[in-house]
Amino acid sequence: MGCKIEEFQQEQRKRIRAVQDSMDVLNGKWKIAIISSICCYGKRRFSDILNDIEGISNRMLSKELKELEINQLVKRTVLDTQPITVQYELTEHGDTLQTIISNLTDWGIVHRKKIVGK
Amino acid sequence: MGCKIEEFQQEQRKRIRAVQDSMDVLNGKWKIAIISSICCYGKRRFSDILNDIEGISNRMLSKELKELEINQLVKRTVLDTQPITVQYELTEHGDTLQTIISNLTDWGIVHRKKIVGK
DNA sequence: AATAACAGTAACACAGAGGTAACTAAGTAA
DNA sequence: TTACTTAGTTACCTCTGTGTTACTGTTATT
Repeated sequence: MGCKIEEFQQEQRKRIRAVQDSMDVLNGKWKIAIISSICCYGKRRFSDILNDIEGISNRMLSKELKELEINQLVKRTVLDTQPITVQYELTEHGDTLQTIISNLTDWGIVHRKKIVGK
Repeated sequence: MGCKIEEFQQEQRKRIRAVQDSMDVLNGKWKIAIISSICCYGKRRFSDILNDIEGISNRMLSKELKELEINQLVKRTVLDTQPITVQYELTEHGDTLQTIISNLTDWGIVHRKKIVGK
């Protein structure tokens, strides 16, 4: 049995690393907004997301969606319509972010009031 | 009374903006790890945080702590010791991040298993 | 024949995020 | 006198995240 304090410190270091793992996936100016947009509607087309998020360019949206796909948070489906449309939805794994998204939304509202004033 | 769909869309756009507000504060390679470190221990000194977070440099730690102070998430206290030590703790407002940190920690562990495999 | 919609891609540019290394200041211990 | 500790700061450099603009290919519409 090692020292209690050291054990505790190791435990905390692990937790810190875990938070960083999450943030690695969610970092970037647009990722959470994209997830949030898809999450709100269940399924969402490329151009809809483009429209949901103020200021994002199609280049960035395309790039970030690819990364989210690689990280298995988002699923891409091409629909056989004219013109072709592409639908994005959260994977089961992506769905597990709902609580975090929801908390971040609430916190963001409170924080803005706190800092900006109103 | 406007159209239901448009009202809903406006509502979602607000939520997306709120998430982005949160992320603006929490973005950066180290911020959440720093908050997490302070949060774990209640109070934490500069060199302790430096030691908690693998890979961070004193320059970055100093810079990020300043920003966190500006955003009223962290409080800095100089202790009258020899040599001088500086203690960081979360403000009341910073404390409200605990749920998010905790969720991100849990999610990070699950995500690593999912992606890396083990 | 020209234009529009959709879902991107390619080429280029640049600010700033982050890394590295050396330095400061004040006191303590060897 | 030299070296060590704490909590930073400063200068410099690199790289990458993001923005901008223009372009592709397919089909429908005018």
